[in-house]
Amino acid sequence: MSTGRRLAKRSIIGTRVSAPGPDGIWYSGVIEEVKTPSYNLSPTDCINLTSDTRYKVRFDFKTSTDFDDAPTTNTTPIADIMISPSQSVRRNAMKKEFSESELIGPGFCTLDGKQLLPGQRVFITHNGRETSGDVITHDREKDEVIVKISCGNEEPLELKKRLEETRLLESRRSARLSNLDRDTDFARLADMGGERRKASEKIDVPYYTNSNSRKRRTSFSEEYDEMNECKAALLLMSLSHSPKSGWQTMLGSSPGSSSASWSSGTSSPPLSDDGQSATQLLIDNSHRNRTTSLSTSDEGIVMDDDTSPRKRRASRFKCTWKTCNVTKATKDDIERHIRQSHIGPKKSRQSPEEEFYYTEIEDCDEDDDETLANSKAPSPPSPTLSHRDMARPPHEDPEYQRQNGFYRQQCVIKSPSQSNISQNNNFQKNPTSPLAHHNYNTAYNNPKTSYNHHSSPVSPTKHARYSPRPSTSAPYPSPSSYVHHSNNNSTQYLTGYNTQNVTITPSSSMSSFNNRMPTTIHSSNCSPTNSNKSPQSPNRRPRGESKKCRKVYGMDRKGEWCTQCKWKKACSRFSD
DNA sequence: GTTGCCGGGAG
DNA sequence: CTCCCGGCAAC
Ligand SMILES: [Zn+2]
Repeated sequence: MSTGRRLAKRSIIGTRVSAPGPDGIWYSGVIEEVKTPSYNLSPTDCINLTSDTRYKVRFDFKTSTDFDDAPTTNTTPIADIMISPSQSVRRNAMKKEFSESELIGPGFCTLDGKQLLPGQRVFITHNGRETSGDVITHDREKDEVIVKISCGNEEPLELKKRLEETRLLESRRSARLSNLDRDTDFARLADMGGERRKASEKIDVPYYTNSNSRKRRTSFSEEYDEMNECKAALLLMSLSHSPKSGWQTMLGSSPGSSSASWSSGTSSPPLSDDGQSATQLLIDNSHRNRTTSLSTSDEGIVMDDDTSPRKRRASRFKCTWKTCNVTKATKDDIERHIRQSHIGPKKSRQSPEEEFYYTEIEDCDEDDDETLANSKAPSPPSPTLSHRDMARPPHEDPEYQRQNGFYRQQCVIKSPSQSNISQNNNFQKNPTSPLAHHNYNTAYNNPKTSYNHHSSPVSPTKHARYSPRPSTSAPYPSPSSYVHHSNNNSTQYLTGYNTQNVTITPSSSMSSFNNRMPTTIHSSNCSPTNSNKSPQSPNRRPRGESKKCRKVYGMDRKGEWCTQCKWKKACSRFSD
């Protein structure tokens, strides 16, 4: 977009900072308002700050308690309506004003010389990765901070760091990760279970926006509004259906968390905790046999059910036990199967855990349906996947594809009958097109040029990964009609339902897909009329008619954008 | 002016 | 890889 339109002007509003809580622990938040005495105001909302300036910080996570004893005054819990504890937690976003000197963060104070209290959530770089941890002790004299981190699936580690090696704010983090973090938190909030690990107190310090290495920052934090959080919570719920998730033991769910009070000494707010690692693990496990990974999917988290009972239409139940792919027609059957084959008869409890080991799938065995891409209405059949494909079809998920080893797609057709498809479309194109390097382009360019790029699984990916191509009207060679010769008789071609993925598959590997696609390969499938539109711009995708994240959520809620949008790539959530 | 997103670059 | 952003085309 236009240069110079980013948020630089927004000044420090939106800057992530850490502010002291009543317990002496720093909590992350976002500057939401800057109050400078009027005589100091500058015309551009840009800084003209003095020591009088007060910064209203909105803490990332909300509590139900006030900052009464905090050094400064004036808290603004937003809403006190009582609902479930967990909700109340979320609703009570904390805001509080601070002066410059009280804040730590870019443009404010540094951690330097500060004393960290036990329980302080910090971020350190461990193994080249930013990791969050909790301070165990901080010896100022020795400049020694003992930080406990729990990375990955290993048990917590205690590391000795110097103060300068610790950060209160996360320096860089993908939305995905922060989502995960949040999810974890929700697990707790949702009170998913009883006790669980001895989670140390957690402080959420989500990612931080200003002043990382890259210059301009799109300011803004995500405001975790209710929606968002609900999504996360739901997501979590859905994850719970996965087998082997092991998360029950991993998700910290200290009782305190649901009460959301961080007024109690070191016990920190019920913030997202280190769930990151835990969650990650959980994901790994849960998807192991599903060729899918959540790691790229922040998009598509949509609000709906998930928690609702499995429902509607022809569906089957598929065992998700590690390598077992048994499907059964009924829930009972699958549960029985699970009980017998996996869990063992011993457990005939009233709260059947079998439920965790199967998932409902569509009868056609297509567990991902692109129809969801456009409407959140129908909920995904598979709870396990729900978080991922609700809005984003699997083919858009790089991870998914990668793990598959090939890119498959709903509309893939493998039709041996006609390996030679007339693919010569009307796409005339511009050789100099920047996209020329994209295979399909080339292919189109020269229909007769048999495009032979077998077995290089890589090539289609790059672009594919990032841009869900509009299925309709192909602006430029749409992959929809892309033909791929996997070197011999078996030609594979796919029609992109709404994307691009090129497949390179040995014919054999193709999973069962219903051939609902006729041999005609025309992108038009879901599109209105003719796929042949004047290629408005040979090399650039036409503007999709649908609003993208940016428009939908606005800059203020950038955190809710899909990853692609955040990266200024083709939106994956609202693909056209 | 705003959006969408490609291409390219940093880490 | 992941993340960010310049810059340009489409609105
Ligand atoms: Zn998007």
